[in-house]
Amino acid sequence: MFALVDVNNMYVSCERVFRPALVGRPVVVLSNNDGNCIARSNEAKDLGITMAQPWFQVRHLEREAGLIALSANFELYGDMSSRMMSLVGRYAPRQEVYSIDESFLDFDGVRGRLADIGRDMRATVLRWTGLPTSVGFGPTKTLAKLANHIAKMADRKPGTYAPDLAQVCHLGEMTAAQRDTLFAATEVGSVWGIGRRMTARLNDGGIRTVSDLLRADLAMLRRQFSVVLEKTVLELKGTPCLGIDDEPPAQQQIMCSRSFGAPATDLESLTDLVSQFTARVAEKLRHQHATAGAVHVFIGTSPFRQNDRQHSPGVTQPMRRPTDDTRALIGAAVSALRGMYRPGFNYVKAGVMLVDLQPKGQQQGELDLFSSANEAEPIARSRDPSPLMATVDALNRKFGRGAIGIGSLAHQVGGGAHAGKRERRSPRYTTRLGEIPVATA
DNA sequence: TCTGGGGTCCTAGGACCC
DNA sequence: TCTGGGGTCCTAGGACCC
Repeated sequence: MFALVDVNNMYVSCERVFRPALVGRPVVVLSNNDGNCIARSNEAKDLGITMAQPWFQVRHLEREAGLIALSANFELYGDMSSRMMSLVGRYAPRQEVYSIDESFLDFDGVRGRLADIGRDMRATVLRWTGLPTSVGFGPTKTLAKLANHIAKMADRKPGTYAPDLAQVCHLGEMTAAQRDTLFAATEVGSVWGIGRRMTARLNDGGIRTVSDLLRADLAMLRRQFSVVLEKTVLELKGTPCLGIDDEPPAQQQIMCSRSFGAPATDLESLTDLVSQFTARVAEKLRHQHATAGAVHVFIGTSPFRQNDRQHSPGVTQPMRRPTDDTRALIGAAVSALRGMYRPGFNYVKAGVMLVDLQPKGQQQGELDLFSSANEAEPIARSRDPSPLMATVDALNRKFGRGAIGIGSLAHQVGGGAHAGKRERRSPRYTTRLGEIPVATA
């Protein structure tokens, strides 16, 4: 039996732990640049604010409804996440951390009533971290996800579902008839793996609820949609197609991208930004002991500025050999940028993606034929982390990102005209000594 | 005026091979 | 006029997730 545990409105709940005055109020957390709402309290959802809705569209609710908006504070959320994950992981022999706020647990071999265990787990996480969670149990991961969704909705909107399903819902211990009653009341779009597009197409075909989907012809679904949907339906019927990934495979790409506070038109600004982003992905790359075989760089104008001419190119620049060296990666990224940049466009975003990743130390013997002996020599030792890069990473860890960087971009990190707004960020309560909360009598 | 930042997987089509 | 068949690998694009 699987469980899915997640934190209700994760980012908002993290903020509320340290600012209890936010409890009961409509609160949203904003994306980089204070652009979109990426987390909403239940009260904010009740105001009609949707996921990823642009901030400027709901800003008027500050005055009209007492809405509170905060800039994202990922350092805080990441730290709260690891606390919550390690607590939850004690309850089952296997755990897959699926996202910053969700974890699958495999309860195979665990004795006792799972619903009771789930309630205990929930209470423990709440007591030890202050974070409210929901727990769903089911014989497949997709059913555990759906149970979790039902647990949340039963808590938030009593009426559709029975109150005893709130917070902890166990689909595995229901009869088929009980399950079908629930499924008839659940929209097909609530199912994990069925997004907006597929929901619209399914609705067109008369499939609106989970029960509709379960009654549909499997071969037809596969033919008209995909093997992915077929798997999803099998999982909903109780046939496991997905297992627990407790050792997720190494990442295949590492990305850093941003929208800018103000459009950039000149090559110099873009070069600065792309250099910064490359420094950041290179650091992530070294952190996971990997090398990159190529750098993909993209820039783009804003599709929302309809009077602007649009230009959103991307270029993949192969490295001569796989590397984790910031200097080499910046060189390649900047050369890719120069190749695709065109003057006269209002660029509003840029990004750098490292691809063709390999574990470090795997590429010996692949020295390219054309490199000179002088060049090849330092590469032969490249299994050891480059002392320079290791020092750069250590200093940045100790003194904060941007403490030290490569050449001209050092002054630029964290500042500059295109750094973006983060006007409403809360203190990093749990990870910066200078920002730790103080209790007063 | 103002619209996020990460990722994964699948599929279709083309290049290339024998 | 008529132009194989089966396989692999790569890439771009689309769908999905949080």
